[in-house]
Formats: sequence, C-alpha cells, structure tokens
Amino acid sequence: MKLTSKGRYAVTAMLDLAFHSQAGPVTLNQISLRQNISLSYLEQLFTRLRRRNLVSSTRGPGGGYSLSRAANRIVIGEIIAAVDETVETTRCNGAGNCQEGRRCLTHELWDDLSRQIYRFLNDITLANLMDEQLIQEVAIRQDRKMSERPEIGLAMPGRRTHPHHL
Amino acid sequence: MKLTSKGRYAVTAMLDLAFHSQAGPVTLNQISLRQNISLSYLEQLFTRLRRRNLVSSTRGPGGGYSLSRAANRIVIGEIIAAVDETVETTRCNGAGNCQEGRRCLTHELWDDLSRQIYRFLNDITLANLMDEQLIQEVAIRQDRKMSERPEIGLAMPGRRTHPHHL
DNA sequence: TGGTTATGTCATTTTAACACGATGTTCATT
DNA sequence: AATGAACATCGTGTTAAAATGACATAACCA
Repeated sequence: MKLTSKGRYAVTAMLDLAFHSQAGPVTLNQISLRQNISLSYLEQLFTRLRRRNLVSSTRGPGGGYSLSRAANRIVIGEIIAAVDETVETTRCNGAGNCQEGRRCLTHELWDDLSRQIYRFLNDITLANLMDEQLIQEVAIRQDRKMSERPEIGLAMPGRRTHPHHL
Repeated sequence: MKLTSKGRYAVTAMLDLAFHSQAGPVTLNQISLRQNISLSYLEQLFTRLRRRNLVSSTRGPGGGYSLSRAANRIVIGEIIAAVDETVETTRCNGAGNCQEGRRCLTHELWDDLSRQIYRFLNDITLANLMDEQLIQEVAIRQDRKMSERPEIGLAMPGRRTHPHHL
C-alpha cells in the first residue's frame, strides 16, 4: 500500500472525468487544462487506468476517455492501486519468505494495515465524492472558467502547453 | 497525507521498540538486526521521532531508545506524520489560493480524504497492533532467532554491519 | 580524572521515483 | 487525404528515499 501525490493526481483526474463524461468522451487535454496536470503525465496515468479497466478509450476525432462503469461502482482504492502498483520491492519480493521461509514482522504488520486502509478506501466511490458539497462548487467554478475562455475551449495551437507541478 | 515505505519502516521500528522496551532502552543496532533496516536509516527516522516526542534517547553504554509514553497512547498516524512531514509542496503552497484565490478541486478532495485516513490511523495505537495474533507470533520468532545467535547478541566487532534494503 | 567505548547526531553521497517534455505512430472520423 | 485523438517510447531535471561515513557526546572504568 502506497499513497502518494501520484494517487492524488489519478483520483482528481477520474473525478474530473466523472463530472464531464455524460456528453461523450472527454479528452485528456481538457482534463489537463481544468486540473492543471501535464498532458504527458495524464497519458501515463490513463494507460494504467485503462489496463485495470477503470476507463475505456475512443480513438480518433471526437474521441477521448470515458468511465468503464457507473461512477457509483468505481471505488477510490481501485484507482490508487492502479497507478501505484509498484513491483512490491520488499526484500521478500512479495513471496513472504524473508525470514527463514516465513513472513517478517513488516509483512504481517503492513499487510494488515494496508488491508484496513483499502477496506476504508474501497467504501468510497467516485459518486460519493461527486455528492460532496464543496467539491461540486469547485467543479462548477472550473467549468465556468473554461467556458469564459473560448480560445482554449476547442482549438489549441500545438499540444504541449503549460506549467504544472502538483 | 502521504504513505510510503518510509512510514512503514518507522511503524515497524516503533513496534519492535514497543515489544522490547520493558527491560530498559533498546539500541538501534538491535532493531536493525531484528527488522533488517539499515542502522543509518533508523538513525534518521529516530531523529524525527524524537523531535515529535514519540521516543526518548539514553546515551552511553547501556543506552538506547525507549517510548516516551505508554504504547496505548501512541497512535500510528502520529508516527507516519512524524517521518513523512513534507513541506506540503502542492502548487498552492498549502495556502489554497491556486485557482484565482480559491481552492482547487485537488485540495478539497484530498484534504477531505486525508482527514478521513488520519482519523482512521489515529484510532490505531501501537498497543492495538501488539495485541494482534499474527504479529505476536512473528515477534516471538524473531526474538528466538536472535538469542540463538549469541555472536550478535551483545558484542559486535565493528559497528556498521550488514546488508539492508527494505 | 582522563581515556576508551558505545552510542547518538550531523553532513554527504548515491540511487530511484516523480513529473514532464518531445517525438513519433496508430486508429477513426470527416 | 487530412485531421484529431489515443498510444508508445525515450530522454531529462528535480526531488525524495536510502545508504554511507565522519563527528560528537555521554557513561563507565582504571
């Protein structure tokens, strides 16, 4: 179990997608502009999200990403697990045979803790987050901001646009 | 809120300390041997733990570290916060003025999630973990293993001994 | 009381992950 | 065909993780 800013990016992007995917696929470029996450990084994240079947992609003009299931069937724990899947580089290599064929203290402890945290995160769905008052307000503000700037609404000059960092 | 292997190291070490601090101070060298965490890294972690008043140190021969409070008054969230205290490097610098003077979606979302995770982690104490069956078994096995090898029980040749990596 | 040893503390280096940029390719729509 | 988008790969600066080594200090003993 890991919980870093990478997971935060992923959850934020998924939430943005959930808010905007009623009217067809959403491009990563739009998400990039709204959430100030670099397009390159979003591409990496969505590759993993797609492999885990959390989103599905449509190529070509008018394409983009959409949720693979309803927002109330996508839990936060899944999103984080998708992007933070490290090769589990404990010295046991995940086999749990680090101390003479048995599991070490770290494993018992952290696995247990991880299980509890996941159980917690897996009780929260994207739909739950969408229902929260404060989040809704921000989302509306972000949409308004975008529509006020038609120059970035549809046609962009190049691709790689803007600044970043979390 | 962050949750990385650094936090795992810290919690593991604190748990080891809790198991062995009845008979006076515990040296980092002992913890290093039992948990296979590099001594140098433990030193770094314990510097932070000491600053947060989670452990207290005794110098000189026979010295080492001990818990500052009873194990049932030390919560996991505190341990993790102690070693993972980043400077909160969101682009808003923690001020929450990232989107035209207001808070961005990421903030509302993640702050809320962080609060919930901390609330969860702060309900688990070191004593809680010590009570768990599986963890106890491992701890006992580790002790047995140590006492079977008197050559590392007390007198070691040099200081910096052994391999490592998580 | 002064030296020796076991310990903690500090400074520095090495290593890997993060986040991003750039470029190119594939696929589907028009 | 031409465009717009996903997809793939390589490279890079920056930061944090992890490990190393040198230094300082407290306790014990002669």
